[in-house]
Amino acid sequence: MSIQKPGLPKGTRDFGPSEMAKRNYILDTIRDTFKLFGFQQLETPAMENLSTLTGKYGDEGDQLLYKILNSGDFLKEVLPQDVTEGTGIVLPKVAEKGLRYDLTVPFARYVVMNRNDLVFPFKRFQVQPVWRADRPQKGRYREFYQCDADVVGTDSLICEAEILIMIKRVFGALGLKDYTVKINNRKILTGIAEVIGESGKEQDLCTAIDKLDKIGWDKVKEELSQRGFDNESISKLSPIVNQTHGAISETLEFYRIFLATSEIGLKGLEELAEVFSLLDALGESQEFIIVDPMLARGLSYYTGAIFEVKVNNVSIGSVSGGGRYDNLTGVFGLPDVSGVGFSFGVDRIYDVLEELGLFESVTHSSSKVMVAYFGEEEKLYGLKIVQELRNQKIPAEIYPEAAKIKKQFTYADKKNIPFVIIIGSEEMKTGKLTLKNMASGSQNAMELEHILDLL
RNA sequence: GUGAUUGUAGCUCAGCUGGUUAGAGCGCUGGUUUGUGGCACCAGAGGUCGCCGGUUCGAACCCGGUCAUUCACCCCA
Repeated sequence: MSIQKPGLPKGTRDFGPSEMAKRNYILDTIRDTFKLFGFQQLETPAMENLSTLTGKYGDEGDQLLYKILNSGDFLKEVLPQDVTEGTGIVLPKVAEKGLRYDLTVPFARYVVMNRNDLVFPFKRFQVQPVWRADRPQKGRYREFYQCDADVVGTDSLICEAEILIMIKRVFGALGLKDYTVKINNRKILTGIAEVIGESGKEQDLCTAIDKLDKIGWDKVKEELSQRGFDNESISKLSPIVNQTHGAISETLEFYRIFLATSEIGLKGLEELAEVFSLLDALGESQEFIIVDPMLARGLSYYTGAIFEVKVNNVSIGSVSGGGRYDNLTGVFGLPDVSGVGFSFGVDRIYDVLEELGLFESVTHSSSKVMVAYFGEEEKLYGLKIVQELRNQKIPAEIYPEAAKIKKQFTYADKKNIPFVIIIGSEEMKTGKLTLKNMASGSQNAMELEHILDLL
């Protein structure tokens, strides 16, 4: 058999020791924040029944689902004519499981299955990988982690306010100083569509308007009419286009007038205003937060608040997002469960911190001290020392072979181990070990007890 | 799914209009230093130039195909 070059599937990555140190730094920050706000951890399987997953993410989403081929003779159900009928017929016969696409749908499934045992409102967080058969590019992977926090069983706007606070805490703790949390309300979108006379087309409206910064108003107008908008409706939008992102109170005031004829739109505005007054009551500023009534976000199940976070002046897309849904569990037979949640994209946050050089403080030293020695006799002596260090909760290792001392030092240096204990015949005779500080290069002979104190 | 981009040493890349034994930096191994890492100096190992075919006296370079990569669009974290 010929030797083959190993490789990874497109869009997947290994995380070596230094990447893991940085990832854990991010993940710990997020997990600690979730716990601080009273969320409890949940994990669900990597694979779900395909029936749980399909139909929840739209047609495109279904395309992006990874399907798992049935075990054994997966073709046994397939008839010759099925193949000519197309994948739609064959797929259910060869695959009954798929990899999770996000954490929200598995969570909804869990809530429905455990509805009698859960304490509502239920606050859960979940940090796990998800998989999408997307075409990878910058900041987009086929396997990536989401860190979700959701509250289900209440429509209190305190949840929305607390989400904003958690975002600010996490980003602050990670050293990010230039980012924008966009917030909107789905009802406002509905209201805008209503006011311009294009009810129900808010999705199209937003995907077009979203490109305003990139392609300009004229091109957006073209796209809107391609998507079937009346010229009259489009012209009614121009006040919004000219509306600049000013103070939040000004934006709200502008839309109170614009949406005056839309009951649902005004309701959305009212909710948004309530979130900000709660924020104020919680003693939080509005820094980093802007109201963007054109923020849409893809998933069609949002019904209330919508969030999205972008770090400014970096080449990565949104790093966090979420919103409120009134009927997440409805498809699984449990109606009227309101919830609100959001997700941090760890992989993108990682890319952002890397791009901004904010990982400097994260080191990945493993052991605090390494035992080096000259010969077999010293090795036995060193084994006792390394165990004693570990008993004192000091992360320690011993070089596994009686190699040249130079080689042992190089190893310690490369692994960023800050201290080395050297054991030779002299040390064994006197009982005083040589402790070397690798950063300064200085070394001293001292008793083990003294070393334990020092480390 | 659409449109581009790039494939040369472990990594990042150079290689003039096709012309002998394909180079550099970093990394790696060894030595200067048989009880001392980083720094310096010296030496060395390491390449079917992505793969297949074509043009040519001659191809890393030109042409065709193929695979892989990265980026953008769509959509998304």
